[in-house]
Amino acid sequence: MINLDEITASNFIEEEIIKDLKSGAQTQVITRCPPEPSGYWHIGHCKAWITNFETAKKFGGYTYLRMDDTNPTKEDGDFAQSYMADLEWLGYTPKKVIYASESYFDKMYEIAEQMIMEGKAYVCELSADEITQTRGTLTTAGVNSPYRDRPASESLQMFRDMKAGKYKDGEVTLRAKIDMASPNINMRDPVIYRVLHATHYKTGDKWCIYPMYDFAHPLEDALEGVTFSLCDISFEDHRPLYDWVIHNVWKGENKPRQIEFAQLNLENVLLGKRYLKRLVNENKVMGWDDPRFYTIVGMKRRGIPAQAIKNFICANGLTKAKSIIPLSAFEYHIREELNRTATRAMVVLDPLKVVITNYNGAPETIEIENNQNAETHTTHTATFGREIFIEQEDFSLNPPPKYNRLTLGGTVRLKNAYIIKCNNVVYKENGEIDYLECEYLPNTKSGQDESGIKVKGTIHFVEKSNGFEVTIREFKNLTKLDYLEPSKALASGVSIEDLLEENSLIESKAIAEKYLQNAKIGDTFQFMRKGYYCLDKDSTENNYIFNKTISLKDTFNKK
RNA sequence: AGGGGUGUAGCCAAGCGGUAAGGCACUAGACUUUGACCCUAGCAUGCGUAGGUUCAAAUCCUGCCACCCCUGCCA
Repeated sequence: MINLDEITASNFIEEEIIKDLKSGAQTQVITRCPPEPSGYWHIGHCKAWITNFETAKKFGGYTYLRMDDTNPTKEDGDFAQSYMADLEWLGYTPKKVIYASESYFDKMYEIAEQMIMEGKAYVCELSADEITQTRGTLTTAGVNSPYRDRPASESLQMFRDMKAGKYKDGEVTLRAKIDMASPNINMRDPVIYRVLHATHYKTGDKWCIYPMYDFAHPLEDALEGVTFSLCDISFEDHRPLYDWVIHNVWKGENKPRQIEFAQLNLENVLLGKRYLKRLVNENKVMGWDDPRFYTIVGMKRRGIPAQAIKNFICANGLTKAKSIIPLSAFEYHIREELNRTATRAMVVLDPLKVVITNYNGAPETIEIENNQNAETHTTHTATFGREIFIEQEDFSLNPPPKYNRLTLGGTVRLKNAYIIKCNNVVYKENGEIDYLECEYLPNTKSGQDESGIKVKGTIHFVEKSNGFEVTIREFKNLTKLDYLEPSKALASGVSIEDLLEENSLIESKAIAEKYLQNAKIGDTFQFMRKGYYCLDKDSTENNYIFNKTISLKDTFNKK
């Protein structure tokens, strides 16, 4: 058990928790991560899961992973499996994995019968349309169902008949008896059980009635012993109903408490599940794990480290204020993490051939530091020789001001190798540059340079015999930058075609040092002076495909 | 008089009656065998707004304004 005096609240939820712990309203912090297994997680869900896990951890508590699977028509066991993998990737281990269906359906049914006997619920024969009509509006009260005051014994029998399959879908419902005039529409005798003749991925055909979220969720929390149910702000209006169930229906001593916080939104990022699903189904992307998606699987495939996601979410704090965070705030954490961890390599994305005219021997070995910023320094080898490739943009015939790279007659340092000087430009018949003729300064090799020559710039290169061709996939934002909130734009009538950025996937070829042939799927690298890249799962032995996770910051080209 | 929320810099966000933390972005500069990273400096006489209480208000009180969410037998 932790000492409360040693804990400082870092957000309003932790303040509330400390109050409850001090007052004795709760004695420990047990939270839950309750996904409905009906789609893939995205970064918005990550905030919820991370919040539940981190909060419990801070107070010495723990977290359950609970599949909130009360709607068989939307759910699928494959998703449940994917959540366990995603959670593990994020670095969290739930105390236990629970399927609400399997673990709680029986208990919830019992509780519903008890409610009926206590006069707190009734079987209603109104149709869905009739329920909507009698519910009232935002500004007017609803009217009582004509079945509201039927005897408990009659409701009980009918409820048992519902369970026994004697009713068709939609024919009857079980409703909580609360208040049809409540200003909170959720309290106007909400449906708590519906008839649904559907096969559940977990419980099969055992049930043909299923509990509704507002009834099931508080009971699941209570049954599990969850003390703090941390969810997003869209459930704020449901809290009175949550509390009603806990205080009027639940008989246990433990009283879980729901606290809501604002969702995470990213500028220009499309997250809505149904829209992503449509893009997947229409083959507009490579799948749920498309690197342009901010789904967990998409981010992972793109090469974004789990730690960067956690750092980003924790850095943003927890409040109830609506926020739309610029991608640059996330990118900062991606770069920070990758800078710490990614192995450096030299890759020429847009090659320009250079012949070192005074170098005639076989290629020689050079050493490349894997990560100068790492605690332990390791290296790998590459080569330097007569024929090399540099980036097109690292040579200029008409250099702009402060251009520190190679020019005709100028010098530049080749990273980890020699200083070279450009003496001549050889053109093709069509007038384009064919290759550069340079000389190297033999006494300037990295690590043993005694020349004292200073150059303004250093560029990367790949020596011909040490190079192999790879495929590069670069990504633009999936949607046009005109739309700050793409989901809202779609909801307000913008078509998907208008919303999508054209050619947001750009494929090209590059020359990489052979060291990268050791790469495994998912390995991340910094291609020096360019950016961070990750070996994609589509790679084959003959075609290495690297996804560009993110570029390095570039303060030169920006100016 | 439906109800529930939220307003602190371009974007997040601390602050809880004692005179506006921090981060991102941005701008300058330093350093550099990655124009990255690291480092230094700058960046709100102002806290949605109008009053009030107080020696003192982003913090307390009152009114107003703006924006978001809620009428599934979805979660």
